[in-house]
Amino acid sequence: MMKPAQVVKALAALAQPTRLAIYRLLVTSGPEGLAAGQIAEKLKVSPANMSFHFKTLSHAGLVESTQEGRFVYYAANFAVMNGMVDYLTENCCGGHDDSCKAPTKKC
Amino acid sequence: MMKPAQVVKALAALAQPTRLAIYRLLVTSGPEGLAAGQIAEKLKVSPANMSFHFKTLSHAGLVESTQEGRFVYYAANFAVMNGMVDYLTENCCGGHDDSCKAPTKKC
DNA sequence: TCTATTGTTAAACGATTGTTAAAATAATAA
DNA sequence: TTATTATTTTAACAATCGTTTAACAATAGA
Repeated sequence: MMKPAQVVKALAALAQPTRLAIYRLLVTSGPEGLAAGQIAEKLKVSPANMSFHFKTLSHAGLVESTQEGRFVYYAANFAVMNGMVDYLTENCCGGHDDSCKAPTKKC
Repeated sequence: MMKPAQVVKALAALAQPTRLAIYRLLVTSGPEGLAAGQIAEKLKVSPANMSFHFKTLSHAGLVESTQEGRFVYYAANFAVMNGMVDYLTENCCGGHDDSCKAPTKKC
């Protein structure tokens, strides 16, 4: 189970329009990810601003980067999102209510 | 599907240690919820600070309050959390990967 | 009524955040 | 090497956030 501080960090990383858009784009892009420049162009964000937000997402563990030539590819780390969801839903309703269960399958 | 701005608001509401603790307490407490004072005592937070954080959580739709005499009971609104999770996981990996599915059941 | 209890509101303050522009770094190509 | 491309870093700034203190409702009971 994730620690509260790590969950807060992940939630904070996603709690910003540009970063949420970046993350969603990476979630739909799958494990290969996208180059920083592609994302910047698609979302109309300046390179400097992109780097700023990538750092926040990376530090939260939500995305990972791999350099390929001149390009830096970013991809979503699904495990951290799942950990976040697990943390939020754990022991939902005290676990007493059958109609109130945490998610069983995730990305 | 929730709008991005509403998702950002919900994420931001949870992206703070005190508010995350409040919310987790309410998630485990189920539909009846808890009185503001009970939460404040349990989490060792001042009443004024509690009100401040309740307002943020309420405004994000994550909790709902009902007054009973002098007491104000707060309870988690699970639908909003589920909407948030749905938004984050929608079209995961482009929907192409069978080993990569969004949660099917939630609180 | 008067008093205690429960919770909210308002103002002030320091701390953190997001954006921009400019400079710097890293990797490739000519 | 020099130039070009891709991304990061730095510094500056306004804007937002979280905590504290004090004052303010609203209800309940004597």
